[in-house]
Amino acid sequence: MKIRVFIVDDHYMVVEGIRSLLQTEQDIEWTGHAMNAASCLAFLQQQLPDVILMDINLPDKSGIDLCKEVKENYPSVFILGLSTFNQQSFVHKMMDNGASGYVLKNATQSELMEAIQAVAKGKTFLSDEVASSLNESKASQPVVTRREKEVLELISEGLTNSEIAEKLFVSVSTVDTHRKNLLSKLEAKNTADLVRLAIRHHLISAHK
Amino acid sequence: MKIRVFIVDDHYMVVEGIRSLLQTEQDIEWTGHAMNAASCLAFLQQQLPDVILMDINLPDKSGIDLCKEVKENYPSVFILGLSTFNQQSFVHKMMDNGASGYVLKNATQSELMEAIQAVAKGKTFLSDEVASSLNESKASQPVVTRREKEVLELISEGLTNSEIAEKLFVSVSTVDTHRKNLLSKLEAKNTADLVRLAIRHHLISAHK
DNA sequence: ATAAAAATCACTAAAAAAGGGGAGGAGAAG
DNA sequence: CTTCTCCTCCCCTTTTTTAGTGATTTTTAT
Repeated sequence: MKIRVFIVDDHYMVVEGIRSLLQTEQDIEWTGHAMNAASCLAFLQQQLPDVILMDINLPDKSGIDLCKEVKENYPSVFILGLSTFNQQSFVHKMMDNGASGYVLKNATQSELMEAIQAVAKGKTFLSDEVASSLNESKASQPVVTRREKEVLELISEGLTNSEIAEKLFVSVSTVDTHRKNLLSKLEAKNTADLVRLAIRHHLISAHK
Repeated sequence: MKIRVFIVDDHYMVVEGIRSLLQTEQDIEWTGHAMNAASCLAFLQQQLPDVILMDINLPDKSGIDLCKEVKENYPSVFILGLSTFNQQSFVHKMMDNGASGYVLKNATQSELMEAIQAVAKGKTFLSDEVASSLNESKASQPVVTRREKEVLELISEGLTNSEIAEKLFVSVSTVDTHRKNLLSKLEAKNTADLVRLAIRHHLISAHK
């Protein structure tokens, strides 16, 4: 019984590379690929693969959202996250949304095969590199609350405490407290440092 | 006369993908690949390809540095930059260091072939997407001076004006002036906004 | 139900940033 | 030689942030 594999990735070269890697494998059946989330969903209405290799970065929606959507509609399909970088937050979100594993794009053929086979059996698979950095990061990962994150975002957009207070319908003192807690939680020296660290930890994004 | 192509990329899947894309091309000769800068340089001591496809992100050194090094020692080799993202600063630096072109990893087979053939003839090739965003960005790209950038970096690390002044052996007033100019040049509302915009424009990096 | 975590608000004082102005010297480019 | 940019420095005032300490009310989880 072959494992039917489908790929969602907008990088032509990666799709080709995986196809070529899997071509030689006896127990893999290539069912096709999609370059975006929409055509992936369209494909799934026609037929269901056993495993989907899913890139995190897609043009129309994030792999994280797509993962959730696919799992909700087709819980029997196993999803293997695929990405160039090893970002804890992404790995976490993918796994939270039902992915069974996460592989980096610099994986070897054997690592990829191992991952696909594990996932197809319902097991969990993380690249060694991913797994180890996931452990490391647990301690250093700053935990901010919902509200703190909201405030953090507004701070990074250049709003002052009073402007934030107005926007969130709370008093300036409250915003000030959140700000203090953020500074302390991220061990930031001041606002500038806070913004940089927040971006580094992917709590906020520098881009839009 | 076939074009001899060599690839430097640490992503196995991408290497495989390109190999498979080029396999069918008659006038391309695949001379091999390297997964890092060191083995690329080692290879070049043995034989010289016509074109090197070079990833920007390599484990041991950046493609930008490698590009410079290769061009200094083997000026006859043409280099085609390769990257997942379309970042003006990277494109610029690659071209400054002697690259003949820049292609995104979501390029199609025909686009890649077009690029290789153009570059092998000594022409310049940029992906449409890259070229257009390069033009767009010229206007919006904030121009900061050497000194301003130094100050910007220290600000983002959480130093106050007086600490920066001490570090740079200038008066606080000077640092303050630079700061004001930065705020005005980046159209930032305040320091938080400044740091975010600076990271967005790749004037500084959030990571280390 | 109850304990823990999160969100809310307040007061004080010192430090830093922001906003406005002006001004001189060095070096490059015309 | 003049113009222009960059780097340098200073004044003033107002706004904002930072730091410290303390407290009440919701929410959330067990």
